Amino acid sequence: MKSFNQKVIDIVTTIPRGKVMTYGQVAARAGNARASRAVGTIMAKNTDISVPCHRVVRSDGGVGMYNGLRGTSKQVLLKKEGVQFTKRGTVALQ
DNA sequence: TCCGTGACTGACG
DNA sequence: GCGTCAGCCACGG
Repeated sequence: MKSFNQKVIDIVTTIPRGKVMTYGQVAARAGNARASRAVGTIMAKNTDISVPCHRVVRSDGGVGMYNGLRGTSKQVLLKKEGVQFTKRGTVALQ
C-alpha cells in the first residue's frame, strides 16, 4: 500500500502537459478530499524534480506558492504548456 | 504518542 | 472583494 505521500506524487506526475489540478482534486484522488493541506505540505517537503508540482494550483485558480516563490515563474511555465489563464491572472480550471 | 508546521479551503464579517 | 478564523490532514522530531 502506497503512503498518502506516494499517491500524491504519483497523481501529480500523471497530470498531462497543459492541464492542471487543484490541491483539493489531488487530495481527493489520493483518498482524502480534505487533505489538501497535507498535499501542500508534502509538495513543499518533496524535492523530486520529476514531479510537475507547478501543475497543482489552488481551488480558486491562484497559483499559490512554488518552492518558496510566489506565482510568477510557475504561472509562466504553465502558460508555456498551454494552460488557459483568465485576464485576472488565475488559472482557468477545467 | 503528542506537538508544531504548512505550497490549502471554505465560511464570516 | 478582502482580511481573518478555524478546521483539516500528513509528516518529522
